Amino acid sequence: MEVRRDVFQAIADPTRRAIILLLTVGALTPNAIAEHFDSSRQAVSKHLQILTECEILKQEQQGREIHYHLNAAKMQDIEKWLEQFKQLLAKRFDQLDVVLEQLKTKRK
Amino acid sequence: MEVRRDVFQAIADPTRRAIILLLTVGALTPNAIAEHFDSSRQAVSKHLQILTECEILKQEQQGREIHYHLNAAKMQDIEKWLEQFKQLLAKRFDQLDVVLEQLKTKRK
DNA sequence: TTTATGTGCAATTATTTGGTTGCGCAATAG
DNA sequence: CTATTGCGCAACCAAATAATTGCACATAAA
Repeated sequence: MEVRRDVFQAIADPTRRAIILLLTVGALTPNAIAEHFDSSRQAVSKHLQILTECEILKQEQQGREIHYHLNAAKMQDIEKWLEQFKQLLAKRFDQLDVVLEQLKTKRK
Repeated sequence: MEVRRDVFQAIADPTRRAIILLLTVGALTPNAIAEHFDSSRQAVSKHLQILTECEILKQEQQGREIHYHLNAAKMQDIEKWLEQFKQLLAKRFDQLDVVLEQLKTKRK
């Protein structure tokens, strides 16, 4: 629980993915979140800490309660990478198209 | 290196993400892949194994060489989750719209 | 004020990870 | 046939992870 802290590592854990989906509905306190899971409040709290550290979540103190809410923008990090992947893949198919085109040209 | 095997865990590692991007260009052998990284062939091989187990990669034996190539379809697992996330988020904003609409109505 | 509640934090532990080294084996090259 | 090359696999290791337990400390309720 020390060094790695990026969105990809954050969503690697199924509980954290579930927390993210849960919080799309709105901000919740650690206790409220923990109720949705089998794990203890402290375990959930650690996940919240990790998610907060990589800026997927933001805390908002209200009296003695802390409301965790989504920073949806951060999820774009994943989308960005996926987009890059798709672009590269598209490029590859472009090259394939070029090859096919060459074959067609040679044939005649 | 035993049990967990899903796409999210697979892309959590930066080396594995790099391998995925690298293979968008086309199939490569473990040695060819390893040349692109600092880690040993065996280390890379382990990553390939993980990526293969979760079906992001597929092997194709050719003589004593093994060509690893992408199963791009598998990446949709990530996209699917992201899509679900965005849908839920959109729903939330719909509800916000409803609230704002109500406020507007009450005001007059 | 006293008690209960909501939460973070530290220490401990079991498990998983990512990596290295060394081996064996099949396919190819000489 | 012999040497080399390309790989996977097993054993081992350090570091990271996930979860528990036990506190401490505020804030809010009695």
